[in-house]
Parts: sequence; C-alpha cells; structure tokens
Amino acid sequence: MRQLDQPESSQLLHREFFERPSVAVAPDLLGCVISHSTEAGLVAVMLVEVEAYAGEADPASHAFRGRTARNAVMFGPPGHAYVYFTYGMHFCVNLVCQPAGRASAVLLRAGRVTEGMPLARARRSGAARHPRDVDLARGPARLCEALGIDRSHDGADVVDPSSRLRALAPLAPVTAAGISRGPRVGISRAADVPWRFWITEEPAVSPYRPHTPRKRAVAEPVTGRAPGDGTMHP
DNA sequence: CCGAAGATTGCCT
DNA sequence: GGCAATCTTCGGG
Repeated sequence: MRQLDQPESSQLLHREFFERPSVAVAPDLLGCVISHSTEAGLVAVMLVEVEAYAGEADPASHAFRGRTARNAVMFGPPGHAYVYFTYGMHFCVNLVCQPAGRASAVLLRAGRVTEGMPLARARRSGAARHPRDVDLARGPARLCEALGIDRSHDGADVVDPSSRLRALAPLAPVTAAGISRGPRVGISRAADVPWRFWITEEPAVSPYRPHTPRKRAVAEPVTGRAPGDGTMHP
C-alpha cells in the first residue's frame, strides 16, 4: 500500500530543477502538476499560467526590500513553497528558485484540476456559486483554495517524496511553441517586464488586469461640524 | 503606533 | 466596469 495516493506515472521534480533563475524555471513549470494529499483526499492541478519574480533586484518582488519574516522562505533553498496571505482573505503560492540566499520564485497563477475534482469543487463552493470546472483553479487565490493551500504550507518542500504537497513533471511535454508570454498581472512596478508565461489558448488562464490602485477607504475625516455648512469642497 | 497598500475575487450597478 | 470585503505586512512618524 502506497503511503500517499499518487498515480504511478507521476514523477517528482528534482531540486536541481529549481536551482535556476525563476525566469528560466517559470516556462518549464507549465504542464507540471501540483498535487496535495490531505485527509479529505487528493487534488492535483496542471499548471497553465505562472509568473517569474526575481529577487532583490525586482521592484515587483516581495523580496525587493530585503528579507523579512513574511518572505523568509524566498531566501531559503529552492523547491520550497512560499505562501503569503493578501487582501485579508486570499492565499497565493510561489515555488522558490535558485540556491539559498537568492530570493527568486515563481508565482503559480492558474491551473486545471486533473484529479480530485469533487474535493476541489467543494473547497471552492463557498466562493462562486456555480463555478465551471475550468474556473476552479483559475487565478492564484483560486488555485490555492482548490488545492487547500494555506499559511501552514509556507516553507513546504515540494520535491520531498514524503511531502503532502508535491511538484510533478508534466504528463505530456509542453513545447516552447505552445507557450505565450507577457506582462505580469496586478503589479504597479516593473509592469512592462514580460515575465508572465501561459499555455497559448488555454481557457484556464486568469484574465489580465493592469493593476488598479485602491480607492481611499475614508474620503475625509470627521471635523465636528455638520455637513452643509459651506465648508465642503465640491 | 498608525496609516496605507496589497502578486485578488466576486457581486453589484 | 466599479467597488467592497478583510487583515497582514511594512514603512514612516
């Protein structure tokens, strides 16, 4: 009896795979499979969209301002998951590249569920009411939710055979001809750098959004005066 | 200590 | 297409 419910054909990626610059690793991750085995069952996702983030030289990277408690995993050894929490409700997952000390990583932006569809759908049911199969892991936060990835997976080793969260080689090779590239999504700095990679004409690729600054939560402070006394600006 | 923005998503008009 | 939800993290005072 196998310890983990893993298909025979699946092959774990090697740590050397991640010991390269993230911009080289990113396109090679397309077609690879992220598998997460839990008590509830196994969900596997084939990656169709990723983004490369360089280390401290990349203004869009979390590592740009150096090592902090949050991004510490990015500065560690390759082949580990860097999971962060954002917008007060979402998780996103990266895979760390290059040797320890070099903080580069690949953000996993979208995938297609290839195993454990019912469990993935159940995990996502709280969000969208009637998600299509193709939308279950479409977008970085959706991908995490479908796979059941949260903060507890920050630092997880995805090339360790005994790990519940693993990165596996492609079921079928993805050739360079089938890969498109363009600007990264939702970042304000270095928005012109084309380090986003996706499988061409893949329906499970997240929509491109060119970063929208958030509106101020509070329009103006309370002054103690009642409104309509002539002090308001048009 | 406090303010502000964030590698997003889903619902509303 | 606009905007609220929700909270952590970081940097400035």
